[in-house]
Amino acid sequence: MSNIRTKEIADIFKALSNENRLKIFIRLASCCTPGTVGFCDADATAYVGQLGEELNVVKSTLSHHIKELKRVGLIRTERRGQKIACWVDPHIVESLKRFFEF
Amino acid sequence: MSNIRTKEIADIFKALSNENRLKIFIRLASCCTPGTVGFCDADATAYVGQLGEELNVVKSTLSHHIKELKRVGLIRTERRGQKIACWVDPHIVESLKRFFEF
DNA sequence: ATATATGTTCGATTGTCTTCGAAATATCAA
DNA sequence: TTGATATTTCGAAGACAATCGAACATATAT
Repeated sequence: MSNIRTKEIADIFKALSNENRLKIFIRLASCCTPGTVGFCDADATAYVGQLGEELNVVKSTLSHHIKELKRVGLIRTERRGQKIACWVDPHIVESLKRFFEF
Repeated sequence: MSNIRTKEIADIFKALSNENRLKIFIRLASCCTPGTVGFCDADATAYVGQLGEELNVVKSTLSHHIKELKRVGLIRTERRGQKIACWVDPHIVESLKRFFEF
């Protein structure tokens, strides 16, 4: 495990260390599974607003968490009209899986 | 992914979100690989003192971090004479690997 | 007993994170 | 252009975490 990257990896875990952010991640992750039905679009994304609905946080807090997940590369976002679509980046999830393989 | 456990999982990630703790974990993890040679005992453990050597933290800080890794179940410890042996719990690592499989 | 080595606990300090509400921005629709 | 909807930015408050040094604990050796 390279030394240079420990900060980066720690940052990813930090993003997942907040319960609300973890829940957001888990929900988005379940969208990514082909065949999963839920509150997601056909193309496996969810909108920011939807994510906040069951989380009991105000929109500004939610926005802050989304930003953090995005900063470390766990999710990606894209504007679609008024809304912002979110999805998990599968590459980083792959890396994390490999991180625990030793 | 069960709702009840999100706090528990978030806590594990929190333990890995500190760069010093992450380094401790990585070093212990590398001990666990059969065949790995390093600063570890034959039985794949390291002693607390050894772990602090390259970390640039005082022993009280190190002790605090070890305690935290232990609290969430990532590592296990055992006294051996004057020293305390540490090793990664392979079960929890398995769970984490599975967490990223979806 | 006393000294040495290895770790832990405690209390204080400093810094970071979480959350909120208010105001700002962006898009769409009439 | 005005209004509605969706989201972000900002600033402040309180909660939480990282680190340190000093004091304590435990084990071994003399």
